[in-house]
Amino acid sequence: MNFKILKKSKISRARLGFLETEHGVVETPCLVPVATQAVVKTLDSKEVEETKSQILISNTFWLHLRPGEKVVEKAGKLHKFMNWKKPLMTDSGGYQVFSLGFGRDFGLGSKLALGNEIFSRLDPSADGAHSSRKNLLPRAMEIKAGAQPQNLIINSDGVVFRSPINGDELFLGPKESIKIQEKLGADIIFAFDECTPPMADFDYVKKSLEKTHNWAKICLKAKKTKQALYGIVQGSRFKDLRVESAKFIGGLNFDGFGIGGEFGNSKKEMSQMLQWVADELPEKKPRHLLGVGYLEDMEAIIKSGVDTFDCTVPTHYARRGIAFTSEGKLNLKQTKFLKKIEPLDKNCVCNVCLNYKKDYICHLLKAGEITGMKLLTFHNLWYFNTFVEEIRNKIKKGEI
RNA sequence: GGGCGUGUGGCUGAGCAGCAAAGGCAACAGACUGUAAAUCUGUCGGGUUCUACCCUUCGUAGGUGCAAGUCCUACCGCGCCCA
Repeated sequence: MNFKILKKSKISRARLGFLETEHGVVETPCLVPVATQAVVKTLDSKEVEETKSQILISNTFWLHLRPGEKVVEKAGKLHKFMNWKKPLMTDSGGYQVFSLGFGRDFGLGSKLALGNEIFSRLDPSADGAHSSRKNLLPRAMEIKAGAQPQNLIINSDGVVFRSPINGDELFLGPKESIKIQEKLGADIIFAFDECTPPMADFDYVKKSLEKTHNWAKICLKAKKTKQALYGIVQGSRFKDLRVESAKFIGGLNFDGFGIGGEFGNSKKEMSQMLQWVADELPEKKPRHLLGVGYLEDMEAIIKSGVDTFDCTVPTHYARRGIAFTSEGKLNLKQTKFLKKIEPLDKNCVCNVCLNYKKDYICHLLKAGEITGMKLLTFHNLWYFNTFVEEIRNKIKKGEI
């Protein structure tokens, strides 16, 4: 892999670049749509390409469980297996340490949202529910050093998971993750890390960081292929730890860097934290922000020096009936859309907007027809990709 | 004409003496950021001083009873069977 920076903004940390891989070039900054199980749910690879997507990210943990990396390897690795000709990333499984661990214990599922929002959602009185569980307040939920999630064991070597599919015990550590990712064969792979939960306190995160840093070294050593390997910076919302992590990970011989975990209580804090990290990372190597990418966040994260970022929002929300448009988010399941004979977004020129109207999409969604989700997935990806494309243009013109 | 059965909130469908009435659907609202999924949560007869109180509801009209969607009588509607 080769990363070139074509232009550095004079008014922010934004950079315009391209990421060259065996499977083609990615113009950055760039959104990386999520294809956890080697598929962008509801779309086939050709359709994904038509949404202007340049690169996808799949998941080590889930592909290891099903169908297993051997199957993928035999098929000719991920690209051939899923018939995707452009670049690919695989995430290491570090996120599942959170989502299947403390995330699950705290009923967060995969929600690694901004801290305050989580806390207010966790307080049952906040959403009008009966208050018998009112004693479950944020402070009681702080995760202290030494704490373990209910369903997995995190130790210095790695993590003992339980398969959500069949309950099998399975161990994933840095070596295991790299081995699997080598067999999957993505262009860019990630070091195995612990994604710390938002309610983890300073001491917990500090201890976790020791593991993540140690694992990073093991991953570098373990990798035998010429796949690009990104190290992951953690440190949660704590400046000292973020800086420490960025210095440590940034000092290792990685091809690029992921930035993961939690990013504070507000959008402003997120930008702030990204800047702590960006300032410590080697300038010439690419940075990937893991899991963040609401439309309203994009400009800020790009201005903080992020080159690529993945996010489930466009695809996940699509399956919940939400379309992103220049008029904001629309919930196409609302009955009122049965009366709207107009495209999702009158300014959009994607295939869906050129050929379908809101009334039909609303009908499909209400009828539980998968094509409704598919049409929204296509549109949302196109919309997000176009949105980032415009940001690239702004960088070109020196506006950002 | 006779016999049996049945009528519950927008729909469906529990309840068979102490309920504004389970469940489901629909409707309405909200959430979702390295995907535990095509998910979850809340509201859902009306009104107020809304973690509480008041009013009106279970085909219609009477009756028994402290209390009736729940028991009794009549009527009306629907269903099946017999003439």
